Amino acid sequence: MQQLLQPGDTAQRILGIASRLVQTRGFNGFSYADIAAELQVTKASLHYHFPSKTELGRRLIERYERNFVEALQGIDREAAGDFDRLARYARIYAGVLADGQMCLCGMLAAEHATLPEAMREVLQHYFDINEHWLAGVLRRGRKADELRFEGAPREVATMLLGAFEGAMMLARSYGDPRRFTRAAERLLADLRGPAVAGAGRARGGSKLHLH
Amino acid sequence: MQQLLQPGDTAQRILGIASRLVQTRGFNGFSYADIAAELQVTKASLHYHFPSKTELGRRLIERYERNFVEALQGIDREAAGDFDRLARYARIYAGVLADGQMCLCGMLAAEHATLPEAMREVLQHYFDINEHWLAGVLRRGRKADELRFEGAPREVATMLLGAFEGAMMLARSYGDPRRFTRAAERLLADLRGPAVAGAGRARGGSKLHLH
DNA sequence: GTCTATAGGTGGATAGAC
DNA sequence: GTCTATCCACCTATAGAC
Repeated sequence: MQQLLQPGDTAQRILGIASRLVQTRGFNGFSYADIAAELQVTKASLHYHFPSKTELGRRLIERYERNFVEALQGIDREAAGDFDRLARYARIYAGVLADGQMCLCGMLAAEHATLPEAMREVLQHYFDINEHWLAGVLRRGRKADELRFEGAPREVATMLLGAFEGAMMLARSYGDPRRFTRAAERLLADLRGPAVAGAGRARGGSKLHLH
Repeated sequence: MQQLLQPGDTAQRILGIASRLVQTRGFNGFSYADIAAELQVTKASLHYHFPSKTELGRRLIERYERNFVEALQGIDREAAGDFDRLARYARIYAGVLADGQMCLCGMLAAEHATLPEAMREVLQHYFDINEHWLAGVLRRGRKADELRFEGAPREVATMLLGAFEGAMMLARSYGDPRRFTRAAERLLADLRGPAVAGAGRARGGSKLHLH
């Protein structure tokens, strides 16, 4: 079936290709030439849509955050409870990793020292949103006896976010996605509260079905 | 006092400068020109000591691993117990972060897709050694009731390694080392066994003194 | 061991025709 | 919107003098 090009469609394709490139090779690991080759246009054409690489990078983060927020809203709607929310959150990462990719923002965090200031600001915002969402889930989940942990939800959220990003990075480095799955299962198992633990044992296991 | 140059001294200086550059900017984020400027020699001189950037990268990892193994042996000698071993392990990371740097190998793991094969091999080895050491501490610590956790020591080691690396990356991205400290304290607190927990309460706190 | 000089390639970015 | 052509800065690496 013939693909009809919408206005702005090329810009979206560029973002899609660039996002995958950053998520695999990093912001300093790809060039306009890479995108041009895959899209079969010239480098000059890309500069029409994204005047500078900095601007492209900024738009990449914003797009990634928008998609992520949508995913989180989907989880909030569909999840069975707060423990399930964490499991679904982990499954997002597992899905990205299954495509051989890193979290866009985890990748950029590693390159933070070399990023233009315009990108650093929006990058921060992505992590803030993640932590805030996680902290909310943790706080509500503990109140409902679904989650069990000591200390402030915000601190556990910080720990979880870093642990997920780090587990993802090492799993990809090893070329073994199960390294992420196992780490995520460990982390979540430690958070399982009495309510969920009972249901888990009733179902006969503690697996989080992240696979 | 006049500094006497030993043979091989220049090579060591190059490695020192290059290591810091990789740990802050990444392997794709620095060049021979950066090292040359800081050492006040020409780029050509650097190629005498390290013919290719790949070779320099390989040597960087080997050096970093050697230093790290020494540090681990120091911990094994001096630590009061297995919980203290984990705390000291975390403190190594905290020290690196205090200098505004990332773990060399954590940085390289992010850039894994763009690394030459010769570097990937030695990089893997660094993580294997870390996991093996952590797993040993965990196994012995659990037996001694100093550490408490479910599942295989190896899996918890995988989780811990990823969590430390990830926490480090995000803390540096935020420019806030305490983000690492808090995450590490959370992780270790969850591993505290009855023996250590008792001593901890007796001393009146659960802080790991990572600061 | 360090230098000058340079090769050969790629980086992001722009001008101007179509 | 896309092209050709081009700029200039930077990259890794080498040759050969000192």
